[in-house]
Amino acid sequence: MAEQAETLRRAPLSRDRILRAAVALADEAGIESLSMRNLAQDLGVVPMALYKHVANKDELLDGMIDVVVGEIDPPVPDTDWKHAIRGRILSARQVLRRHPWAPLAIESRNMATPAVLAYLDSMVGTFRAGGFSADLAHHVMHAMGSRILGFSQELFDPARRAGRSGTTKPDPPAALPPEVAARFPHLAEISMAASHDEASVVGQGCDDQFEFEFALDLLLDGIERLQQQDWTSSRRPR
Amino acid sequence: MAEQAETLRRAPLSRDRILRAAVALADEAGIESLSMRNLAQDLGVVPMALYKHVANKDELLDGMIDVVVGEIDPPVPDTDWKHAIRGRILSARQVLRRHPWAPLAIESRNMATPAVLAYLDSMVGTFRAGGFSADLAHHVMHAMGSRILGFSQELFDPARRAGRSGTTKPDPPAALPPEVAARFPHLAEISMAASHDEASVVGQGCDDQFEFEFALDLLLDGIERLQQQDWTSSRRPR
DNA sequence: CATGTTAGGTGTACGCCGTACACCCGTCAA
DNA sequence: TTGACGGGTGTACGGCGTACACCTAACATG
Repeated sequence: MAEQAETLRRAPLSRDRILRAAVALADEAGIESLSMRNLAQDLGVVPMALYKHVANKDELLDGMIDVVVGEIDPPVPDTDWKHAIRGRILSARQVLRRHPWAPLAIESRNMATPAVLAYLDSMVGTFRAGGFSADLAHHVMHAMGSRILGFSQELFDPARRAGRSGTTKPDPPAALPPEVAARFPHLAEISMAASHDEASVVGQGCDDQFEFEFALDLLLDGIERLQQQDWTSSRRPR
Repeated sequence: MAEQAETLRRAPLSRDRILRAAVALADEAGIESLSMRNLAQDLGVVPMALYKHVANKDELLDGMIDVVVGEIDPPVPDTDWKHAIRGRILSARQVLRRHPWAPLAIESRNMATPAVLAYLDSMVGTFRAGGFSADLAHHVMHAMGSRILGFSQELFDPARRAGRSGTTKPDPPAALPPEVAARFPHLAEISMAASHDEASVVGQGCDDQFEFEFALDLLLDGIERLQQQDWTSSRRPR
């Protein structure tokens, strides 16, 4: 009886259910808390049960990456390449904000998953449709690098901090501690030089979204310039 | 006697010797083979002996990062900011080619080590000396992101492959396998569109150094343009 | 010289991890 | 009725980081 109720209460395991639970666990507790044992416990199941649906932990991570990449908006049709690329990358960035463990996970796998390949392929397609030569598109993809998936590429991302994120406040200003500021005067100086004017949020050290778009537009503007002058790798700029 | 010889044969442990051995181990066997136990064995010592010199594995990794960052050339004096920055980043890239595990290690730590902070501080100083406002320097540092440490930011870097590198050949062309090419036609197309002309090395799918410098110069040229027009964050470009 | 302190290497043990392997049971086709 | 099989279980192994007690050689101090 009790056993029956228990059995009925929990939905049967499936690869999809496992992947969603794994993503939720990594979102809430951090990627370092994602163990096969913890995940199994969340699913009310014994650890080895997972192995009937995923080959091993690496494949689990691959599946999680595909789930995340699958959340990125499809390209908006009927726009010029620049807005199409820009919009999609900003969408990718929003997705990564929900899954801050994803960049490290993606970078630590040594082969791209199918969903990532599909995303990259689609981005190349947008460039090609926008009139880019295959040659230029190739180099441009390299130049964008992981930024094309919305990675902010901050050397030290406070958002990536291990611990639980959830409802925690977004960390006050997080200015660098005074003893650090004293030893590295240039860093101290620029850390103060955030968006001081039109600062809607007072004291916020740094507007991540602005920095991201700044970097993205710097790249896109440079790329647009190359494309307009029919750049090819045989005529190297310097 | 034999014991004495043994004791004499091996130099006494020290934090520095441990860090150098750890870097060498990671270089040769990959970061995933770097365990306290393996490292201790390489040093002819019992694992717990290491803990008299480093607090724990995280601190060991921090120390290794500082060793690597310390190998980057100092800035060349008496040059314009653009050449100074460019040269230093290319030097950083050479260093990372010797220590392919370093980017992932650096990105997975959640606070910068002193050596990294010193490097970043020095780079900001170069921008400031070159006439950049603190405001522009701030945004530019964000825009360069991890590229400033020589990270290539390839989504999937074949060089980062776990296994032993050493004297292994540099992996033939490493073109994407046919079944992948069929499913992702745009990727297939641009993978062929490498530097086809003036290709000194036949069949080399992709010149990593060229791609890196292409991306770097795209950024630096954009940055130079902003600086020349006295860009500030109050006058946003779009 | 005797002695107490201490720096640094050792040995054992604990709890976590991924996962191999044998098992077992409910469902369903033949 | 039976046999196969998909899928959950239990046990166990080897590897990991590291806490903690120990031992010992070097050395400063009386």
